Amino acid sequence: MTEKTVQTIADLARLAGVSKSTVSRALSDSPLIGEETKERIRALAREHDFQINASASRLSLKESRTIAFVSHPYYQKKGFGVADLFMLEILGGISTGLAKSHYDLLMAYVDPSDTEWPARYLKTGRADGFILMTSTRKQHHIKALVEMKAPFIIWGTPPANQCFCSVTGDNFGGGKLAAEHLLRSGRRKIAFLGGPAEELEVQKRFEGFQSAHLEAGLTLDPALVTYGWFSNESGTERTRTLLEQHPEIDAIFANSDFMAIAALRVAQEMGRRIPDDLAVIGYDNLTIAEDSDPPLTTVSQNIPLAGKLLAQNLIQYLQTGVVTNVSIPAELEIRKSA
Amino acid sequence: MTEKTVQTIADLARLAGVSKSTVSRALSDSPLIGEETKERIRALAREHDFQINASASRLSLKESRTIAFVSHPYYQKKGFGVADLFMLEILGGISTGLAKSHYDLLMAYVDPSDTEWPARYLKTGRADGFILMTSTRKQHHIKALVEMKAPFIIWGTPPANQCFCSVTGDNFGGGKLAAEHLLRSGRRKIAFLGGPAEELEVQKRFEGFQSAHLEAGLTLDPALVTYGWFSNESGTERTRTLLEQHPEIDAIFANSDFMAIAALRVAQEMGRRIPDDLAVIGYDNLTIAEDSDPPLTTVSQNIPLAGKLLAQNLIQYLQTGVVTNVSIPAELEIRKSA
DNA sequence: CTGAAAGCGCTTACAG
DNA sequence: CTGAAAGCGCTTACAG
Repeated sequence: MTEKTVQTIADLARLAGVSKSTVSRALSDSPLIGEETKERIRALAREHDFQINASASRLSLKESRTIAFVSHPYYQKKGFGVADLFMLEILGGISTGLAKSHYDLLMAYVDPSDTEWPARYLKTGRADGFILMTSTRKQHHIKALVEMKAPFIIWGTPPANQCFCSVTGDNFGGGKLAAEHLLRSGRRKIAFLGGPAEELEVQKRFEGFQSAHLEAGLTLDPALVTYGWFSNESGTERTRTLLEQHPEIDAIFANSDFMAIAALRVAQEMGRRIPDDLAVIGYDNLTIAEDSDPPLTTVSQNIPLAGKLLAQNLIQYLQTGVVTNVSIPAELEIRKSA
Repeated sequence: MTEKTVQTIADLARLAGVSKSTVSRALSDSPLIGEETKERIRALAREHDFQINASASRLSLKESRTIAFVSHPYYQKKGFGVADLFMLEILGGISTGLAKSHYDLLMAYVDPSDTEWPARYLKTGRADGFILMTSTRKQHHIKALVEMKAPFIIWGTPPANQCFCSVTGDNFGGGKLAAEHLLRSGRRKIAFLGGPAEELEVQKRFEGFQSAHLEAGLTLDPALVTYGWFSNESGTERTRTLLEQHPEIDAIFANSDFMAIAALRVAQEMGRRIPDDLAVIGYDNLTIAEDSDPPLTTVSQNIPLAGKLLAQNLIQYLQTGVVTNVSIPAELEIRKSA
């Protein structure tokens, strides 16, 4: 017979010669319990590797102390791109933020066309709130969440008339930083190689880009402003068109590292030397940005911090109802391409 | 006053005019309940959007119906690479596999030097089992898991003397496929650009590579076999050395797409035309393999399937104690580089 | 500061 | 086939 392990607070109470109530209070650090008693019980718990049962605690508390990270299944997806790498990195930050408040991180892969999932997670008590990244049919899901008053936070810029928590990168600042750097190095024919024009993030980056020009007393040539997807292919195609139609371009500000790296390649094929003939700046500072040829100068966001804030601000909202909308700063990671 | 919602099985029981026991049994599809009764209760549950409380159910069942995916925090990591993209893709598969059995997926970010985490998750009843990918100090964690008899499954090849569940890619088959393809196209001076020599995966790929040569009646030139890291940098450096010392090389089989893409670039810089002068094959079939120049021929593994099997086989182990070790097939994704 | 007792919402052995 | 009752392991209002 191995020594009977201490499984419940009742076992611990017996050992300590106190009641279950006292053990429970001691372990949750209640002010009702004397410091000596607490310490004695804690020592006993440590000694016997005691861990409180989460299901029982959650049932009693009526809280799951769990946050669901909402993502989509990859049924028809072929591969993984920017958004995915980004998501992975932010997940780490989220987990750090949640751990601080002893919350668990649940992965919720939901069908993009489903709107019942918030109810399913909330009513079963499997999650207390949700974190949403950019996703297919995002507005659609946000609407469902708002309607059922589900607690959630999003990565991205919330529409002006909405009231829910968000964390976003400083896209205006990022666009501005990029343009300022290029202008400072004497570039005057700078192309804006944007992501989808309808995305708020992209619009903000453009505004920052524009603002840097205005402050320098320069006006933008609208012909050098173009939009596409964040992908490699889109970057390739847009860059080619841009350089063919406007050979005078001396710099490109791309809205993603993938686009920027594509631009690098196309430009070099077309005989431009980087950065002498053409400077290129990307966005996101993914790993691939270090390995490009030449290494990519790019706008960097503190993604772990973003994750941590997503976690902490959602928990704060759960506990106090305070709605926060925060923006994290952008920095320029200067390498060789600009 | 809004209509009072149905929160518990007691509410539902009242509505249906039966006992809680009956409702509970009906919802869990117990054979004890008549089909008509079941259907009536289910209809009522649907109508009122009733969802069973997970904490209560788990407390009663003494199961969390939750699997923890074990990963490490990214404190000092700068960026994300192969392993990460791979992990993200497999996570999707795992979630699919778990969903089928109504298990939840929890992210467990644990300190690589900690060995207490399995106890923490198990004793609190937050997880019933663990999924481990390649990780820092993997053997160390496996040892801890085995010692405390924690249920788990790993991605990778288990050491021969161990008895626990695993899912792995067919690395032997992958190496063989690559070599066969190169030999078939007439290559005779094929370099093996390996990952770390001590990794079982790498050893298996080499064995497959070798086996294809032997079957073709050819012997390997040991000078063309080299090991490094899976990274871009390592690929660059090894390829350069290889091509400088052995200009006769007419093909390279790289152990990762990152290495292969680096090889592509270096070889082209050194004046080789791909695939005419030099054929290159990678491993993993990541997104970046499609976008390389030229597009990369690479060994592809069915990652979503791998994830699904990790989930299903772990659950099977939990429920039946059956230990499975499965290997998923490798395929060659032929593009332009070989 | 501490304890006895009720309650959180399920599941299931037992009795019918 | 159905129900009353005990039990899962916590938390906390209430009483002292």
